[in-house]
Amino acid sequence: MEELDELEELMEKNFGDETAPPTETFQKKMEISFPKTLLSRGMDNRYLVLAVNIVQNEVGNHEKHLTITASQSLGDKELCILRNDWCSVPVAPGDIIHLEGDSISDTWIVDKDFGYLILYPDMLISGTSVASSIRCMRRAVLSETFRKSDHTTRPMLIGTILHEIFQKAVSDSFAPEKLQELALHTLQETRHLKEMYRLNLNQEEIKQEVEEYLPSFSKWAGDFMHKDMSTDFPQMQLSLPSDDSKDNSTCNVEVVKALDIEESIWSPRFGLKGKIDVTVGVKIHRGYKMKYKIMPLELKTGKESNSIEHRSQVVLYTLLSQERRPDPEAGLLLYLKTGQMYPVPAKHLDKRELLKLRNQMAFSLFNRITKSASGKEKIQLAPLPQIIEDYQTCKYCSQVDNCALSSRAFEQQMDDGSVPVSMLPKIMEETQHLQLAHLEYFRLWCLMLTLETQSKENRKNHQNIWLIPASEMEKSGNCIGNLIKTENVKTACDGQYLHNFQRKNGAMPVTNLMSGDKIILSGEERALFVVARGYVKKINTTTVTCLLDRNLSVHPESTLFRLDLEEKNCDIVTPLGNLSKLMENIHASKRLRELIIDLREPQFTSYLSSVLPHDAKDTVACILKGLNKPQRQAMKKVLLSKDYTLIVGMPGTGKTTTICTLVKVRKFTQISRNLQRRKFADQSPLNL
DNA sequence: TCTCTGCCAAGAGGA
Repeated sequence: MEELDELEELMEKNFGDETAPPTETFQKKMEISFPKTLLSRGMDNRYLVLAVNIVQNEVGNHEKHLTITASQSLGDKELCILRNDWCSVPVAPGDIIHLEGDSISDTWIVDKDFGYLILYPDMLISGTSVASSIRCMRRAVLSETFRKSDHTTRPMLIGTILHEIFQKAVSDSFAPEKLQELALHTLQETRHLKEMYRLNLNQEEIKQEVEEYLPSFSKWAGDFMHKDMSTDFPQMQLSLPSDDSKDNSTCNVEVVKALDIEESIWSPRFGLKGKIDVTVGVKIHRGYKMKYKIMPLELKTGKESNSIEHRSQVVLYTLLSQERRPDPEAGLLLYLKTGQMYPVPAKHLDKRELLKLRNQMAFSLFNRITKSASGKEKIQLAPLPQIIEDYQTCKYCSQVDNCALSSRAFEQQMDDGSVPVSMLPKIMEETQHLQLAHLEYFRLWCLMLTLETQSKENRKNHQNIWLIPASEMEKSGNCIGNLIKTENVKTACDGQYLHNFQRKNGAMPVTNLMSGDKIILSGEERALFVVARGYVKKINTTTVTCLLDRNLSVHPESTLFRLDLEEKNCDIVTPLGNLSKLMENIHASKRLRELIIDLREPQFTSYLSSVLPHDAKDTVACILKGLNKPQRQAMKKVLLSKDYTLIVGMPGTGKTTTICTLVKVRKFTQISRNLQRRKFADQSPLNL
C-alpha cells in the first residue's frame, strides 16, 4: 500500500501542472516526499522547486523563472531566473536543485556567463559517463542502466596495466631499469594473469606491447618532471581563467610531484563522482611569473586523439578537484604512447555545457517511469533519449544490442516517429533473433525492476553524509562521528589498510554498526568526505577498527573523522544486466529463452549410470545416506536433469540440505571425471 | 517492524 502511495506521489510530481502555483496539497505532498532536513542553504544549498514559469523578458527572449525554497517551512521563497540555453533544463515542480553563483536580494540568475544549476545534485554521475554522453546520450543512459558484466578487451587490459605502471613510477622513479622492474612486477599480478588467461593472450606478447610504451614514460618524465634547471621545459599554450589577459598564453609546465593516485572524489556540489588517475602539483612558469596549482592528470593509452571526450573528462575532474582543494582551473591530458601532454583549461563554457549534459542524464535516470499518454492509469517506462543517426558511432557502440532491443520493445510499438527511419534496418538486424514473446518479456521485467527501484529510491542514505551532521546522524545508530586515528595504519594487503579510531572525547555512542558492515569514511570537515571506503573489522565501547581502501596516515593526527554505514540500496543492476544477457544473440541465451520465456519443458535423462561415473557410485550412495526419501528423490531428479529442476518445499523440509549434498556430489563426480580424463591423457601418445 | 534477493567500483580503449 505504502508503495502505491509513493507511486501516486511520483506520478503527481511528474505530471503536475508545470505552471500552476503550488497548492496546499502539493506543498503537503512535497513535505512528505522530501524530508525537511534535505533542504539547506550555503555551499551545499539544496532548493526545492515550487513552480516553473516561462516568461518573456523585455528584449523578447524566453526565460524560465523558478520559484524555489530552501526553508524548512517552504514559506521563504526565492526566485531563480534561467536564461539562454539554461531554459532547456528539464526542471519541474518538486525537483531538488543546487545553485552555483550568487543570489542578490533572493534572486539567482543563471545565464551563459555566470552560475550553474545542478538538477538532482545528490545523484552522483561519473565523469566518464557524462563525457560519453557527448556523442550519444542514449548510450550513456543505457550503460548506466544495463551495466553488463562487460568483458575486458585486450586494449583495455593493456590500458589498465600501463596505468598502474605509470602510477607506481610517478611516486617512485622513471629510470628505465626501474620502469622495467615495475612493469614486470605489474604483469605478474594475479588479477592481470587471470585476465590474460580469460582472453587467451600470450603473456610474452603482452609484456612486449607494454614495454614498447616505457621509453615514452621516461621521455615524459624527462620533459616535465621536476629538475634543477627550470628553463628547458616544453612550451605549452595555456591560459587560465584567472590569468591576466595581457599575459602571453605560452608557458612552461613543470610537474613537481604526485600527491595522489586513483583519488576517488564524490562531488554533491556538481552531482558528479570519479577517480582521478594522478593528482599532481604543477608549477606554471610564464616569464618571471610562477603559479602553483594542484591539477588532475588523466592518462590515456590509446590513440593520441586529444578528443572532446578526453578533454571533457579532464574538465569534469577539475570540478571534482574543487571538493578537496582550490579550483585548479585546468587539468592535464597525457597520451602514454607518445608521452605527449596537452593542457586542458577548464573554461566556463565547457563546464556549463558538460553540466547541462549531466542534468539531462540525471533527468533520464531519475524519471524512469511515466503514465502513458493514451491509457488513463497505464504505467510504463519513460522514453529513453533518442536514437542518433550516426552510423560510425553506432558501429563501435557497446550498447547497440540494448539500444536496438529497447527500441523494439518500447519505442516501435508507439510508432510516434521517434525512431529515425534510416536506423530501422540496423535495429531489425540486431533483434531479428527475438520473437514477440521475448520482447514482451523484456518489456515486462524492465518495468517491474524499474518500479522496484523507484519505490525504494528515497531510502538511499548516502546523501545524509553531506547533508546531515554526524552528531545528528548518530541518533539513527548508523553513524559515528568525532573520531580520531589511534595507532599506526597497518597495511593488510595490497590496497587494504587497517585503521583504528577512537572518540576524541568519551566512549562510543550507542550504535548498530557491527563487524562486517560496509562503511564510508569521511572527514567531519567538508573537504574530506568519502575519503575512504571499507568494512568494520572490530568494534567495542572504545575503539573501532576498519579495513579501508586508502591509507589515511597522510592526514594529520588531529583530523576528525566520521564513519557512516553504507546501506545496501535496492540493486537492480545485476537483474537488469541478466535480462539484457538473456536477450543476446548467442546460443546459451537462446536456450535460456526457450526454457524461461517459451516455457519449453525441461528434459531429463533416464539412467543415473549415464551421468554418474561407474566408480563413483559407492561414494555417491554414501553421500546420499544422510538424506530422507523425498530428498533423495529430489537429488535423483536433479542429477538426471538436462536443463533445470525446481525443488519446492515448506520451510524446514530440508531444501538447503539437499542443495548442499548436491554440491558435494557434483564436486566429487567432477573430481572423479577429471581423474578419468587424466588417466586417458596419460595413456595417449600426445600426453595432454 | 523485520526478513529476503539481486551488489565492489569508475574506467580500462575503440573511432
